[in-house]
Amino acid sequence: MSIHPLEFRLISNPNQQEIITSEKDWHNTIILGDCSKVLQKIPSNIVDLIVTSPPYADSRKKTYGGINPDDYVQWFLPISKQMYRVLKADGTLIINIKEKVVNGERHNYVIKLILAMQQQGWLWTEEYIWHKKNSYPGKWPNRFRDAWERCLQFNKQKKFKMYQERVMVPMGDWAKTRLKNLSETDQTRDNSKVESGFGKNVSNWLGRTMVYPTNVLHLATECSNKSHSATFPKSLPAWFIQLFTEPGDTVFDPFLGSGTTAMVAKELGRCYIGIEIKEEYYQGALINIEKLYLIVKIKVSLGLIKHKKLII
Amino acid sequence: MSIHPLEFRLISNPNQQEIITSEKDWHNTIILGDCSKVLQKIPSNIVDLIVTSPPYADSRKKTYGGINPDDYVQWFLPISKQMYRVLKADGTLIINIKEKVVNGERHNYVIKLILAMQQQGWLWTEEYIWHKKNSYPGKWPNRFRDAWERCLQFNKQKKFKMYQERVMVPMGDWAKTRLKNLSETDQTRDNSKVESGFGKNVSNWLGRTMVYPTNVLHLATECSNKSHSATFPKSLPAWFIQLFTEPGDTVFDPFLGSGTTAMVAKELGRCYIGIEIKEEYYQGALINIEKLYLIVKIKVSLGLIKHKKLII
DNA sequence: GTTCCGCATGAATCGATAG
DNA sequence: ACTATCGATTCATGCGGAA
Repeated sequence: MSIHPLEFRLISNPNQQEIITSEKDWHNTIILGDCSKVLQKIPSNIVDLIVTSPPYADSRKKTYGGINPDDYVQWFLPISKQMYRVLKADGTLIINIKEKVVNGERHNYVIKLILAMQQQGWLWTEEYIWHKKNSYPGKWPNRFRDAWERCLQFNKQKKFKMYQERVMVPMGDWAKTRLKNLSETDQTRDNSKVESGFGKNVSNWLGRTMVYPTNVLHLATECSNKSHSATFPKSLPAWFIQLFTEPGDTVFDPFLGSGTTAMVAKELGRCYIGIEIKEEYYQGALINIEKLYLIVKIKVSLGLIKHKKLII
Repeated sequence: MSIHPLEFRLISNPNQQEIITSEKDWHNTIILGDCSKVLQKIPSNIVDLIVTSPPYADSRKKTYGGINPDDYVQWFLPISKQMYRVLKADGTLIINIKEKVVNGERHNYVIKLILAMQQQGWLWTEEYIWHKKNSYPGKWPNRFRDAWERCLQFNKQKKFKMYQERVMVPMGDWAKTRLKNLSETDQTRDNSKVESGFGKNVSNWLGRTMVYPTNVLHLATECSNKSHSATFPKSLPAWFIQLFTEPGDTVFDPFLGSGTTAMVAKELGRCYIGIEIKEEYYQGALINIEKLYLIVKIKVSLGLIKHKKLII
């Protein structure tokens, strides 16, 4: 069995009713369309993890999505309801979000969203903090730089899959650089991670005492990609994918953007499903993911990777 | 004018109706009593900053306060209403709080409290994150150590007093160097800070590029002083007092505990008002603050501090 | 006097056991 | 079934005693 070609399923018009019946059809697929519509066609209970960064509320109309802060909760609830349906019972939902400042005040649409999602049946298991180490500089009369975002964890039930050992970090003084190392590795070692989690990093750290991390993640924002409104660095979905899924599991992102979640899922040996509404971002995601397949193909042809490792 | 003796006002029974009419009477006073009662006697618009860490919700009845999570908001709202009244128009309220895990899920009483306080007229200006480097250890099947707490900033109006330059930090890792120094300095150089903010630390920073901090604070909890169960380290209120008040301003804490807020306010040359309901903590706070006065007295007698600096 | 090492100690949470 | 209590778990920090 060799690397199968990409099978990207393009549903530009969701009403065309392309019938997809089996669960398998959705694996490793990204779809162009409005996720509130496309989600209705995805079978129930097929996703192990949802990692997503929905478009932030913004009163400016032209931006991506452009949902008004006051309408945000009502806009999001139908989508979260569908996410609840497609997620497996022991799966996890991670939402990366941060409220905007509106009229000098933090808007309350995020905390209202938490309450509304609890009404839908979601359990608000935990709130992780993403501490952005190098956020954009800036100073305002009333506030400092905003250097953190919420990563809200929701579950359908109290028992869910979690593999804590995978994200253990070196102890003590190395704690400072714990996730920085992890982040750097993500950027350099593409597919070695398919084999064994974070690959050689783990072996480097063996012999040193490993400890469990906390619910505060120190990750640098990626400064490289300026073209899109890139939401999170690859190390952010990587951390949650490692923590909440096994290789072969399915990771879903209804707001795929430039494809970060799908790329990381692929790199870590997970299946991915992604939806993106803007064709510009969708095309970028296609290219980014296709690159991954090409890189793997080249490495295999050079004998750098053993064949059997690639079959997903 | 010499150092006036301590005038601690003991109101063990708030119904005794000790009449306090003038604003001045409340300066540098700590009161034993239920803050929801005592607050009603404090004049309006006399406080520049409230820094407080209310008792966290806890279903166990015995513990301090022991407010049930489901009753927390209704318990707190009368107090926040009084805090609104005593705070000056351009003053600030900082609440250090974190929701407990109840039944495997983060309870929503904190975010409900935010919404309810907005209904009272409070502006939710900002949410600072206190990143606790040494939080309580533990590993559980479904979560990691909780290493952060919320510091919610509320204001009465969009324009408020803020002195951002005072909390500027050396470029680089401001958390590790600056605030650790500050913590150590607080313990050793008590009143030198009265003169110029953080005192000699500033001179250490000369020559280094100073930058504004972010809304993420790295502070370690002060541990292993068996006598006190201080909720937050002195550097936490110190940071907000520096940021939101000038010397001579009044800092208020309705849940004084062992007196941390009052001690820091005193050390930084601000006036303090504190309320504590448990006599055990109240006595401890009395002792802690009295120590500060004694230290000042001794230093003056030794000629280590100039007299005029001490008049508050 | 330094530096180093051992140890107690937390605003915790879960699961099991008991009423 | 639901609530109350208890033991086990776990690591950054700062103190005291030792080298």
